[in-house]
Amino acid sequence: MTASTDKDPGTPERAEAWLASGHLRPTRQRLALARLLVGDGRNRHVTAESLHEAAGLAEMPVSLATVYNTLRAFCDAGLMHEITVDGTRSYFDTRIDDHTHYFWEDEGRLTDAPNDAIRLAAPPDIPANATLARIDVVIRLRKATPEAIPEDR
Amino acid sequence: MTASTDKDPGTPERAEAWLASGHLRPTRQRLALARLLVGDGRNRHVTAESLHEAAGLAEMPVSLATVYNTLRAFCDAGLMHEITVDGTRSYFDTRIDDHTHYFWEDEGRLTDAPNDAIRLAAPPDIPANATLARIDVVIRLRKATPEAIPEDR
DNA sequence: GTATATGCAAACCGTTTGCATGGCT
DNA sequence: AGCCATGCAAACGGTTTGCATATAC
Repeated sequence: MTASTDKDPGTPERAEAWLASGHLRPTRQRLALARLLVGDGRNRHVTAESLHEAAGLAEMPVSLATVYNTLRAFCDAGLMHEITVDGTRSYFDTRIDDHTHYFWEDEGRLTDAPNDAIRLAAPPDIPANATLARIDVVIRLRKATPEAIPEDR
Repeated sequence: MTASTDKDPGTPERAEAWLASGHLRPTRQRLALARLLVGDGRNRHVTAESLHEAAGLAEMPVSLATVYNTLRAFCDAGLMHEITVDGTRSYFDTRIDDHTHYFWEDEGRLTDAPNDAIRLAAPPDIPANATLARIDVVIRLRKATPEAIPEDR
């Protein structure tokens, strides 16, 4: 697709500003991960594992434990959101406004859905003495191909 | 709250019919769990742990492994749905039509939302060569009480 | 100089599985 | 009789944590 693959881990400036906006110290590892996440200004949906691998491929290796700790720090700082769709892994999203997701069950991939995918009737019937924290909408998709099933996992 | 607690594990008839509709052998353990789940005709949202504990309290103890295996069997038979909302646990729902859930973040409790809580614009923009498997809508709630926070867990 | 981040390995916890026993049809 | 369910304990996999070292401020 659009460049920013392989050799381009994104501009450091954006990553630095991003960290600063979360009041997080710009350590080498955090900068590396931040560049991979927001360096090109686009949104990412990663798992700890996928980000760890991406860091290695970009020749900025970061230990898996640090990836976990850092993703948690980013979430605590309000820079990312954790999304639970799979039960076996957590996904982390750089886009922090409420929006709908597609979850591709065959590949375990999470992507953004178009903005108008779902319309809410209204902030609905929030029970008394409760506050709305978030609304998670996940549209689960399966490959429609009659043949072409890769494995049966 | 409403009766059907403690001593009333629900009518066996409903449980038997329920198992039969899933073509599952009515073993003692399955019947016990089925009575706890659908015995009174109402919907339940359980975790493996909570169902295991409920079986013990109802003096129909079932091993935890069997609770897991049985819940999976119920899901495979189409009698229940698994819902992922927490990442750390799976919830199992006896109501199998698409519907919206409240998730009470403070207590880790899952309940049904009123039917009109969310309105879909339409089965939206399903990408080509994909089929809709399910739409999960979870309204995450937090206790609004300024005081009254039980623990800080 | 002090507080905090990192990395490794071990702990953790919900869930799954292997295998021997027991029950359903 | 034969197949399948049960239960225990051990394995599993993603995530967290303790602790020693290194880094930012």
